Amino acid sequence: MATSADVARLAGVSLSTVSYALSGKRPVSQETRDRIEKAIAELGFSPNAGARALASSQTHVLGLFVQFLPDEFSPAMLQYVLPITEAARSAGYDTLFVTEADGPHALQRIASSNMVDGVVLLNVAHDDPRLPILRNIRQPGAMVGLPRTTDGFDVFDLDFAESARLLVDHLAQLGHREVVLITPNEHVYERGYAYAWRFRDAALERASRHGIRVFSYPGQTQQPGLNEQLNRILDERPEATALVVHNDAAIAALPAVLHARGVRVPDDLSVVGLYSEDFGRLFSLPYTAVESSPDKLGRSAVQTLVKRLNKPETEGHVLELVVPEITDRGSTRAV
Amino acid sequence: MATSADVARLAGVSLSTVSYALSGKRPVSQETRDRIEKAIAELGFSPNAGARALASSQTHVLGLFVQFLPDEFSPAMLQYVLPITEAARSAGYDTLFVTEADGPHALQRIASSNMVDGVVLLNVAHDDPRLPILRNIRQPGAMVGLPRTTDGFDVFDLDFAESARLLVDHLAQLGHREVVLITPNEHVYERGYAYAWRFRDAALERASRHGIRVFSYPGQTQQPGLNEQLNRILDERPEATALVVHNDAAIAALPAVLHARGVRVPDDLSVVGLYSEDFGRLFSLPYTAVESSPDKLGRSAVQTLVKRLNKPETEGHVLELVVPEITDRGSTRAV
DNA sequence: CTGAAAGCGCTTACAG
DNA sequence: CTGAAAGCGCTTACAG
Repeated sequence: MATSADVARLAGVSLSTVSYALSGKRPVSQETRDRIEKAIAELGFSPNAGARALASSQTHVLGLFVQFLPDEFSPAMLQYVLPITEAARSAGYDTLFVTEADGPHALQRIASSNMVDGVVLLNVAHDDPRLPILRNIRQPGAMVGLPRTTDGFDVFDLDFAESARLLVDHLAQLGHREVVLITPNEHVYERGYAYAWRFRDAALERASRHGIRVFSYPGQTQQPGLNEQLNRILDERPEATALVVHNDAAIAALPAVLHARGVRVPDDLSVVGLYSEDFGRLFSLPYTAVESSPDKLGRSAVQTLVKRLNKPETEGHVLELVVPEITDRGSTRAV
Repeated sequence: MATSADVARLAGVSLSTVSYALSGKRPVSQETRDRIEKAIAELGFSPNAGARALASSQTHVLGLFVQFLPDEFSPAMLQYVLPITEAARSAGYDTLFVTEADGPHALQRIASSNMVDGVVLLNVAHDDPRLPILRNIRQPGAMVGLPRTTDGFDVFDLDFAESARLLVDHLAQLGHREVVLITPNEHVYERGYAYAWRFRDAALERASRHGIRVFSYPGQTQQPGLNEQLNRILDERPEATALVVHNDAAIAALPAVLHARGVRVPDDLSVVGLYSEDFGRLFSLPYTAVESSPDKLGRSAVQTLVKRLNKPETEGHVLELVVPEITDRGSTRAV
């Protein structure tokens, strides 16, 4: 491997000039720049990341901390991960992908060994055990998911409460008065993922204001249990004219279940949900839904983090709750 | 941040002793070890990764190079990625997740800047443009996917040809003589992913030996086109008594399509496929299938790579074609 | 516009 | 069993 000393020698300049030609932090005359570039090309030189990190205290790597939970419905995860690595790269950062089960420990380890300049936390829970760590490490962090206290952090999430209100209002306008709500699995509540109750509570509150009766059920995790459960619920609530589904696994299972029952959407039943366009395409979901915008959330988190890395003094943290929008796919009708 | 010099001072030992106590590369007496550990705990010391990499030429990071193609069915990808990061971590490595569109360039960049000790390449094509790069970088690499020439590489893949034969034999034994084969999308062939034709060609060859007629179709990528195509094929081939599906999107779409047509499996139609258990669970697929073993392949790639990192002199590269096994889910019957 | 030199925080022969 | 020192390959004040 060629080093910058080799380049300097071949170009007939000093080590520092090579470094400055590369970083642009000091003006370098066109001629010397040319000679240096020629030498770099000739030697196939590429600066050593470790040395650079040691000298500059910058790794140009971001840590992406994800938690894959036992009975989670995982395909949704990739929708956050990919936009994040892409946004990072276009900002000049590579991504260290960390999936350790012990999230706090991993965060501490990676941060204190200075492997990354900043971190992005995914699936942040209401009382996320990684947050106390994040508060004490040197690196700034951005997160997707709304924790109990957000001060000191850059936080990005969908406005789940408003999403619920939008969907309930939509059904209310169409005259629905009996609605089944499928919420995330109960483990999601137990693990303290606030999006679950933020959506549910707002939906219930709004529904009661409209005089709508809501039958709420946390969805099952596993098949075939989930399909059986959906059938049971539909048997139990023949009076329901609409279904609100805030549960990826359930919404993916729904087309087959409804088809098997001979239920036509929206003629026999109106259906609305909350999922991303990509997810909908993956499962060919034909339902009117609030777009969950994983790509937008991931990208915003990275961009804010990078901005903060570039001006470390920046105070004033960001709390961005993405305003939900309904994508009408024609799965509802008036009753 | 405390440095190892701080630890040495506090413990009253030399810098080198701290380093050796940490690495275990030299015996250190119990008393000094205790003093050092106490000092480390007191200072919250954690070695600097950049300095360590610079001094030792080892990063303890593996590069994971994945290509996300435009019209790919992505949920399958995570099944490889997760076992790889987990296997890496249990071997003491972190994972740099690289998804750049320009794979060869990214590989060159990451390798020549010495950010990683070794690389894992995913979705390797027959003439993968990353392979010439891999040949020239200092780091060893392992891959999942079978390229044209494997010498000099550690290669892991499912034996797709044998998989096809197993499935065809299974159907032949049950007396099927007219079979529809759904293969990967034609873009997959164009991009040179050998698994597509390795499976198809072996299936056709074996079928002809059994006197089985095969109607072969590359699947569509997008919905609703895919469902329409599946219906068209089934209309066109009423004489077919069995379906062989080597296409993730198609197999995921199949239950709904068959249900809509009132086709019962296996009473009206036998169905076999090739997919992983996880994938099957995700989509509740009830089909007898060859297990594609993404976790096993990913883990093996990492383990072999790590072994090679530990003894760099090792010659003799590995070419492991995983022997396929059928998981019988009762979706076939005799005709 | 350019150079010489210190320093980043470790590892690892070399010595004893 | 332990220490003193060189060196890994950069960046960045300090000087001119």
